[in-house]
Amino acid sequence: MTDRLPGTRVSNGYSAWRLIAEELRVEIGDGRLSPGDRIPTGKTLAERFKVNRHTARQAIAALAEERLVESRRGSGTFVLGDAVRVHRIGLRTRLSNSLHEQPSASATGRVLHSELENPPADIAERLRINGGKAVRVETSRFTGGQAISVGTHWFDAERVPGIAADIERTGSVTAALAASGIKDYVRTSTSVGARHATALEASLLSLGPGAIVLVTEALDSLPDGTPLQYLVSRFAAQRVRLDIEHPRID
Amino acid sequence: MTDRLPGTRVSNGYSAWRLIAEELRVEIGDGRLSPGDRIPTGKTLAERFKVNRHTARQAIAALAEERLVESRRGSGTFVLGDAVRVHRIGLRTRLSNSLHEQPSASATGRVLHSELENPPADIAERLRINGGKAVRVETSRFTGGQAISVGTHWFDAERVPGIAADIERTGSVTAALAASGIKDYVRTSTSVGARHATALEASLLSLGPGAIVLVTEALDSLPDGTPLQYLVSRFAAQRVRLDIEHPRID
DNA sequence: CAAAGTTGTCTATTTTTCTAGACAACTTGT
DNA sequence: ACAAGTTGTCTAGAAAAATAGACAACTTTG
Repeated sequence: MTDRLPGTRVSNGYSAWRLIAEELRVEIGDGRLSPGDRIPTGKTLAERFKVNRHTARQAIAALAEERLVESRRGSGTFVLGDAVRVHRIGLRTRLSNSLHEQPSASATGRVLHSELENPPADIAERLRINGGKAVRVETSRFTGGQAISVGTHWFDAERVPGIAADIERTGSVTAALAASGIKDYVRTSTSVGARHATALEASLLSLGPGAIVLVTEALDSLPDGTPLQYLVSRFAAQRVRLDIEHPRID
Repeated sequence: MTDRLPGTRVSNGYSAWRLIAEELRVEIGDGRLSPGDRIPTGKTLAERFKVNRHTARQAIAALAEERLVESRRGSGTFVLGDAVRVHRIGLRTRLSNSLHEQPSASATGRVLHSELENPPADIAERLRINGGKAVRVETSRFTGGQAISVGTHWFDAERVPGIAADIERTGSVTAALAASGIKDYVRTSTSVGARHATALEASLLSLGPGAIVLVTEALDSLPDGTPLQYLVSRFAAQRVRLDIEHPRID
């Protein structure tokens, strides 16, 4: 009965409980609700968001499933923890030595796939490849069984021929580059964006569909400026923050 | 009829067309689909995502509403543009001088609200406020009529007493600090995360509910290390990427 | 000009989500 | 012990989303 402009959708593609759950997640994430706090009751949330109590309860159930909150019958629903890992981005960023500030944060990596192929134009330009082939390596990284990020690495195939096999063997890009005789490299540019995870990313990072990924695009170069690796990483935004390393002032 | 574990929700809170739209947005964003390209037909998308053609069409309609694609009857649906702005983060990051690489990117700011209040514990600690009050200023920034970010700024009320009025008057944090006799400051730490926009943020940034924001938390300090401003900015992820400035190697 | 393929629009139906109300099970404070 | 407030569970119905099919309007290709 509600007439609307043709082509105008009536909803925004998010169910009511999902929007409520995300709103609560923000309050937990930014400290308005701290671990141990009791969150508003189902009745209160229903009034606040103008939905039925059942709908509000579904939002809570979703957060409970993520172990972000815990409901106790008769007493209320309480914030558990807010475990976000921190990934440092700086001059000598390597995936292997980041993810610190964690008790036992030993990150392990896996090569999912590697391929020799013609690089897309923008990547060829960044790596200064003129007509040659590139190696694309797909990786994923874990800490404590938990998938943290997936990465797409591009290398000039002529510059580092055996890179894919070396990464596969050593489980580390840094070690693989060392095997090719490259002992030092620095990050020359990084840019950060965010978007919804694709279905593939969601499955690799064990996220629900529609979860958010932080996307970093970075270029690593030799100290002399020769581009070495172009890297696109996707982090589960629910679980990581990126910490940017600013230079010291002396 | 489908029996499921108690408490297990049947859906993920995202409608089918929303997930398809986000998947297509990624393909446009990362260059698999470039401006001018024809995207897969409604029929093809329906088959690929195993939904009805009407559902696939709704995903296209959502992207068309954002002017990301344009449908032409009889011929197909085509990618228009992919206008993302770049915000630079570095040692001397200021909102006013960022958003470059744009033809005429003159950012303008507005103070939405300011308040003298007792700061939350974590913010008091970062600003090294011991029991005193803090000034919280809420701002928003525009480029070309388009809202780009909203910010929450915290200052030590004793250190910079008239800051709120100065920001309101000058429309710029840098200018307001200069009015308080502070002529130079540097960024000492920045961290980046991403999450869904709250309803308030969505309305301020003219985003649909459930859109994604890039959240940066930053601390600005005087050259001697005295903390000056704690700043939480939220950028519309659809429209901006953050570009991290790495130090030159000399 | 005709055929094939595309987007746009309409009706009808099924499936899922949200609402509504009631009450049980449990906890907390008086 | 009791009252008030909370979460958990059930039934039923209304509203919205997704499916299904048909066909019109239009473009492109042969």
